[in-house]
Amino acid sequence: MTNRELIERVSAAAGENRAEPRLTRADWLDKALHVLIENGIDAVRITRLADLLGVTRGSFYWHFADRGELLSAMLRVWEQSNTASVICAATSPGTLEDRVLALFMCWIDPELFDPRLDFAVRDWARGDAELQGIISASDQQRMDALVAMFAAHGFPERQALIRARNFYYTQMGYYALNTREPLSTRLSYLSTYFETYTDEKLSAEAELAFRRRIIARKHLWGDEPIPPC
Amino acid sequence: MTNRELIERVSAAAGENRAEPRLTRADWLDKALHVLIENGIDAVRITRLADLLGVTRGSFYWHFADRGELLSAMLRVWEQSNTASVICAATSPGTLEDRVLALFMCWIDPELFDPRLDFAVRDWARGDAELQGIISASDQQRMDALVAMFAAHGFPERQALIRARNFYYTQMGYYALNTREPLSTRLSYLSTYFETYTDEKLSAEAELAFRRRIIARKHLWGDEPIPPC
DNA sequence: TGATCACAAGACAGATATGTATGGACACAT
DNA sequence: ATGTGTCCATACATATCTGTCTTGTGATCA
Repeated sequence: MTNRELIERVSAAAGENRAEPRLTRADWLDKALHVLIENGIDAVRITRLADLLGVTRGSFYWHFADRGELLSAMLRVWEQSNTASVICAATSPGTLEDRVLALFMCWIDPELFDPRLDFAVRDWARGDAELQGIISASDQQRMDALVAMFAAHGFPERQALIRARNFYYTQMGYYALNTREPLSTRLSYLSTYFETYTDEKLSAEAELAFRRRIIARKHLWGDEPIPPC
Repeated sequence: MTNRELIERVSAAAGENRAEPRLTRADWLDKALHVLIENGIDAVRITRLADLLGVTRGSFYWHFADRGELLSAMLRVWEQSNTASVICAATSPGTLEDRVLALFMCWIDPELFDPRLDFAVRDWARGDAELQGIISASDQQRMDALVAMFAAHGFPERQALIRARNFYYTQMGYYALNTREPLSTRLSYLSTYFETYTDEKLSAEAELAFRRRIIARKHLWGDEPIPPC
């Protein structure tokens, strides 16, 4: 039995997620994004990632030319996840109610929109004008989609703009404060926020369907209690 | 003539802000806060500050025991500036209109509330549970003051809470997106936002007085054009 | 079974950080 | 004029991170 086999057996026996025998570029990228989210861009050090992955830095330089290439790749991941989710929800087929609820789902489901990644990238841009430009462009795309959504459902232009801003800014503010509320609390505000943003009542059927979708994704909220329908 | 005198004369002749002959603890602190705001906490390095201040690190260790003492002092400055301004505005004497306008002034005047410092500190707290707790406590104090403000002017508790959240979250979201709007644009939204948050009309006199106060502080906005009354 | 590819280890040089220890320059009071 | 205290420079030891280069290991395919 080789040394490596032994280590893997021991790891498996200990119930650990047995490490892949070899790492891919994606493994480094995932870990880097994780560290970015948890500790900020300045903590994304090759040495640290190598330690976390249980290899030496020699591996890194096989997958990436240098640290800059890693950072570029990280930014591309961000560009093609969060913004896409928001635009997708805002332009989804259906009524205004459907769309707004799709956006609410974005705000709740970290697989659709990861606020920690979003803010980690914003922080990363501090003092980097080029990166700030990229982020502003994404924000503009998101806002445009939201304004178009309100406008498409009858709100005059200025109204649509203000509603979109209220909708988006409030949510970003919520994230910025790192608010930690139980899911049940957030769901209890659902209809109130819906009415605030749309001036319409949230139909009982739509709210029920929304809660059903939440339950269907219950794995996303760990051991948090899911409020019943 | 000593060497130092010579250097100072040359500096003065060159029109530079003649550096203080000796630095104080406050000089280090100011520079550290500046770097925090511009480049994040990980850029607050003693070596870098010394370079920026034109001295060697030997000076630093006379004023501070170590880097940790500097960071603590920075945090104390934050705790006693931004939060105090918000609470001061929310509890200022007068009508709801007076108070809301005082808060609007906070959002506009960086000497009252510095959003870049606020967000730099929030970023700093990433991955630091203790610091996150301190920030959450400040947020709670601010929110409490805002809720009390709306409650004191007749809104029932739940209404007051939702209005305070909308008010505060929207503004934090605005800052989070690093929005860069001319002052005139922001002022043009003034009455709309006032009406959204209070359900009252903004009186012409109050708006006029607000714009007068803006003009009185025109030095704060550099060469930005100040809209006329 | 041996060559090759994919991936990782390890050593090296250089940059940048931290904190300590010591001595120098200047201001001010005696 | 002479200390004394304040503030800063310099040298030293140590740590962390970066990127390059050379070598090693295991799987795969001829």
